[in-house]
Amino acid sequence: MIRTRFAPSPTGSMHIGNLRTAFYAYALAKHNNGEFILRIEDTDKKREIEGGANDIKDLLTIFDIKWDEYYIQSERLDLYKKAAEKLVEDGHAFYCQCEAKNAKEDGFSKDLRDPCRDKNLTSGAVKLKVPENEWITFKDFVLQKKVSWNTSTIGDATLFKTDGFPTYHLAVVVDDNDLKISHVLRGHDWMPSTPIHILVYKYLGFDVPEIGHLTDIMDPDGGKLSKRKGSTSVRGLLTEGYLPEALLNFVILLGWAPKDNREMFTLEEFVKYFDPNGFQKGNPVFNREKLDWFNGEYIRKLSDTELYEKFQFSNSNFQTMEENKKLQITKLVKDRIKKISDLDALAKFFWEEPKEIDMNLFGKNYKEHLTKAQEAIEKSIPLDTVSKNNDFKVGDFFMDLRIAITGTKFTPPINESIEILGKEKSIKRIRKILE
RNA sequence: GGCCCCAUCGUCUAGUGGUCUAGGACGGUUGGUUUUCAUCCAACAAAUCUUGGGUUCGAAUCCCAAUGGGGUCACCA
Repeated sequence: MIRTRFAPSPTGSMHIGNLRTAFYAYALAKHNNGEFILRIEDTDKKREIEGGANDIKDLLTIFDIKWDEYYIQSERLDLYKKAAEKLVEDGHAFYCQCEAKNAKEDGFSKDLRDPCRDKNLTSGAVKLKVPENEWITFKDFVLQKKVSWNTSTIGDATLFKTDGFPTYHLAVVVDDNDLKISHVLRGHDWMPSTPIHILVYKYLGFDVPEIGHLTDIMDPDGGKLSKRKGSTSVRGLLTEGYLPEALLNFVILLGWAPKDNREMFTLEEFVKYFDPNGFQKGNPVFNREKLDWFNGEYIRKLSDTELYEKFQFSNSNFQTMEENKKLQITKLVKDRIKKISDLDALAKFFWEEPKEIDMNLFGKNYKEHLTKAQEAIEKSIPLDTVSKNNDFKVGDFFMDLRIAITGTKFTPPINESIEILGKEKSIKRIRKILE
């Protein structure tokens, strides 16, 4: 039985990379009729944020990811404490009373061995007694190769803190064993701590599960995807107007690809298609253009009413429109937007009169065009016949009208727009230009 | 700096020793449809498969090195 887990810590809003890990872990389990477990790793009380765990559950639900079991590490403290004590008893760990060190100014520490390791203290933080010159090897199921370390290059990691909480290193190992996790899927940034975990597994007498390290998603400017370059939080992307199905489709293809290079996947299809051989080894770049394309595709897959509801939910100006006009507007913009939030830029003229129209936008015959157009609208004569009867250049005529009504050159079809806007408002806008 | 990982069009990738004068998608360019924009359709450009050595009759595919990129070195995860 394949059992995977998603083990986020509630220390901030969920990152797009974390979400991807959840999708992969979910697919790996579900493709094999296995179980997917959600475990909240709240062992750092200083960094924990209010409502963090609920936010994670909420977000997963938005993406239709369902978990079979749910655990919170802070409710399992006993387990970790016993494990830490056992390690000390067996001589594989030791108590340490050194002052906690923070990250060094130069970014790295050269002291691998802790001065307390042979003092036989009976209280304090618990640290792993890393042996000298032993080789640790495991086969990474994402990389599909063996990776080795010599223990002489690994530091005495802290396993249990003086605040009564375990560190990540102890908690993951104890929990993954206790919850019978068969496959551990995590970010590449965890690679260096894998030998520590393997040592703990060994000293605790546990079997080591399959472990795989995913690629890191990169920022277009280089380096790991960062928060300051646009929004990388899932919540942020959602409110920016990206659809969950588009986000999912885009992100699963960053670091994984099927043999036939198929591009469109629903969650269900992804689960069915999933194959761990498709995991990528090189880090992918987060590419907005492609996300935008996916989002446009998924917006067009929505029914008019579904899209209407998205607008209704996210745009307060849209909400104030007359009920029957909302659906008409939705139809007009559907082919023209990439994000739900694009509605405002494209349809603003419906709820807001354009101000300070740049007169240079108009063609040289605009007065004649607008005069005739105004008459026609008043008498409800089709605008196409106006341009025909007066021998206007069709494009020029409609462009002048478009600018007068909307204030810009790029808009939804103008006939339908005028219909939605209404006679009165349309004429008023034309008059304003003519004055 | 130590340790570890990675390397095919600008980007996401297909490719697992011959079918590769390297395929698809996004983006780009051009053209068609259209009263604008967008959608839709078509075509084109774009990768000496990072470089240098091997192995082999034959290498994008295997090996080594260099270079480049990334990660990590907290009583954070």
